Amino acid sequence: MLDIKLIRENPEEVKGRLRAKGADCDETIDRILELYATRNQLKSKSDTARSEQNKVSKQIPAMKKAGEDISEILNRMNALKEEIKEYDAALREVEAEYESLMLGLPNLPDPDLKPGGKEFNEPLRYYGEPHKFDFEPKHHVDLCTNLGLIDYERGAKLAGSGFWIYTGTGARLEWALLNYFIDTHLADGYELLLVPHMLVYECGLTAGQFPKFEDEVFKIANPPDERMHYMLPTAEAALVSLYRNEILSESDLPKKLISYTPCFRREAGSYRSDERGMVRGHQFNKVEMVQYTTPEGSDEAFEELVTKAENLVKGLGFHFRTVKLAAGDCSAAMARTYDIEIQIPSMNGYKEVSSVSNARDYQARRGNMRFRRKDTGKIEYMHTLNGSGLATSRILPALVEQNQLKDGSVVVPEALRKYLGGIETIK
RNA sequence: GGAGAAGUCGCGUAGCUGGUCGAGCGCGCACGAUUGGAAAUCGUGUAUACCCCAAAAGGGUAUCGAGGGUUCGAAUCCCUCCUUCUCCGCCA
Repeated sequence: MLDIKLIRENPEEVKGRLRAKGADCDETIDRILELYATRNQLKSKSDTARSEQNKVSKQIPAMKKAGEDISEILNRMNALKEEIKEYDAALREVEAEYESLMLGLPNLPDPDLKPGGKEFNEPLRYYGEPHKFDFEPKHHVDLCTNLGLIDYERGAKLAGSGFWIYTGTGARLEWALLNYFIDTHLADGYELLLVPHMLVYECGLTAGQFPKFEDEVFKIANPPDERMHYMLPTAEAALVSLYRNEILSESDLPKKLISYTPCFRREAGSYRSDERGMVRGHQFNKVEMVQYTTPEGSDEAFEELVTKAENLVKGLGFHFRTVKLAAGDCSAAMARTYDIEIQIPSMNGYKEVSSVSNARDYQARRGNMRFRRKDTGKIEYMHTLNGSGLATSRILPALVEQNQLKDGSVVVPEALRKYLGGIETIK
């Protein structure tokens, strides 16, 4: 959610920055300003009426005691009551529209981002060299199937297309990756949280997935219970709601958290022919990093998260590049995002394996997450940041494809061997 | 799933036969006094949001789990929901 004060003071600036994101919100902003003005008028009228109501109501007991006639006052009070009812009804209507429009506005992109979409993304740095083969490399689906690492057919039998089963050494390899990620984060001083995999609506609202992107998640209804749960699409949705409606102390910040969860996504209509295998499934494993910071601490935290994600990729021996996303390619809730991309030989170009974002106070406003300044006692919104650290669904295919030998066996990266009982090559 | 109890200002609690209750007390915390320094003691203060005001000062409104209702007036009465606890049942 954006700051209404900022919108009121600089509507043109806000409009401009949202346009950079490819969102034309000019009319929405105008409508919001209109609604806000109306709201204030109504509020002020309602408040004045209540003020009188409170004042008069205080006199009633004394007058009663003194045996005075209060019927005239009661008439006035009844009129006031009706008046307030009307104002409040109008107010409720205005506020509902206001709220819904405010929740629909995307976050402002940072000013240094290039306006426009994907095509304006800017690679910041490269690490290592692209992997070269002196033979024709196989596709990870074939490698994984041949080596008995993944069972795609039975996965589909259990849950339909877009699901698979890690089997045998494949399961151990998957688990090894997750362990490697988690151990690295723990060494960096992050706290591991194991969170519910089903969340309530408010989590999605806070994270910024709802109300706009409800179609992208799996929902669970349990009539006659009217509440909706949904399968979390990323642990971010859970972690970023931890302190919803709370006020932390400045000394609590920064909070550095990680969580491992499966992630569930509908991915409706987003299949591409080159995404065979596990590049885009309905369920994948991910370790998510989240930080809560002070506003002045969020840039540093952002760099830290990017570096952490890069180090994980480095540690597995991958060549990668770090890309600064253009304003329009950042997701709605985010002010800035860097992607870390690696190569999957069977696919062209670079593929995202981690996405690190700074939401600034956008999610904090939605979830009412604040902290108290130590020296002044003032209350401010926190900043929230998140990044994958990492998802296995792109790492594992890349690993299997890049580390394959001519005979179809796969070399295990050094960093993972201790989790695999010392196995050096999967045959 | 069944039966019952409870949710109050950071924490613990009082209030719950409706008006003087945004709310008492204790603890905690902050500042001050006392002290060579500390402990103890004493004093003062200690929520959030919105609106009015150029700002400060000040004023107004709302908030006693959430939302509705009754009433001139609700922390206090009624309804719905959420959460927690206890007991029973069932099951990991």
